[in-house]
Amino acid sequence: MTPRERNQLLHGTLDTLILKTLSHGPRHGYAIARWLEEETDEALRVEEGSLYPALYRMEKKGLLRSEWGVSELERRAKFYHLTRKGRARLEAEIEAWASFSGAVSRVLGTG
Amino acid sequence: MTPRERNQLLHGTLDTLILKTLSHGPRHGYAIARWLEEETDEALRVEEGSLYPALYRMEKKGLLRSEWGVSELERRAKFYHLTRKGRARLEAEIEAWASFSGAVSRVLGTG
DNA sequence: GTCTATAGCCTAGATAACCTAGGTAACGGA
DNA sequence: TCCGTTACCTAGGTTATCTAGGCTATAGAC
Repeated sequence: MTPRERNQLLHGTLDTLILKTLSHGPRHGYAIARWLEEETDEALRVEEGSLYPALYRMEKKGLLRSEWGVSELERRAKFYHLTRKGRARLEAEIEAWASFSGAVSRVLGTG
Repeated sequence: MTPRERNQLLHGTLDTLILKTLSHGPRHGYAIARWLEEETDEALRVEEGSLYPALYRMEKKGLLRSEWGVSELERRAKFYHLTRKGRARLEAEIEAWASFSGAVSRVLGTG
């Protein structure tokens, strides 16, 4: 399986994962990626070429808002936080994921 | 959530679901879709515009083979069955799914 | 003093999967 | 006659992701 094939599964869940990460509080993009990878023992890889467009996309949709700030390491960084709309979307997507993954796992016998 | 947004989750799992369906024995395309929808209480919808290209794609990759035959309702239908390569692929993809969905569920708290 | 790694952000272009929306054909029932 | 179902096919659009680059700045090694 190529990396492309492996990571296709991310399709549609990346946004949800980002929303969830931000539900713990504001974070900058780089930190979101690091947090997700760490939290899942590297099972999830978040490429920057996917991450930043996703953040931009979601801000445009009104799910996030951002401000420039300074990171823990004293570097310039853009911090994102959830909007009310983003929070609502997160709940809907979590439900959609539960339903979908439940169905798939049932079929595949990985329940 | 638009249908497009909802069904994005299918990305990358449709092939696996098809392989799994065929692991129970040969089936024609239409029956694969019906079986998956029934098996998941309609939680998964398999559009024909996704299904047939997927079957074609997978046959081209050597994961499936097909012959024309006659359906239960006496209609002309193309029956697909797994190749050895398809069976191996199924196992790999089931593992990838377990790892991926486990990671996502852990993050989302839907474990 | 230069080189490399790390922290950060950004984007153009390619790829590929899925859906929409059509089409074909044959059959059965109202 | 018309509609619903079974069954297959495909062109074209959308869109998310990845590849592969580029940028700036700091810190440490050599």
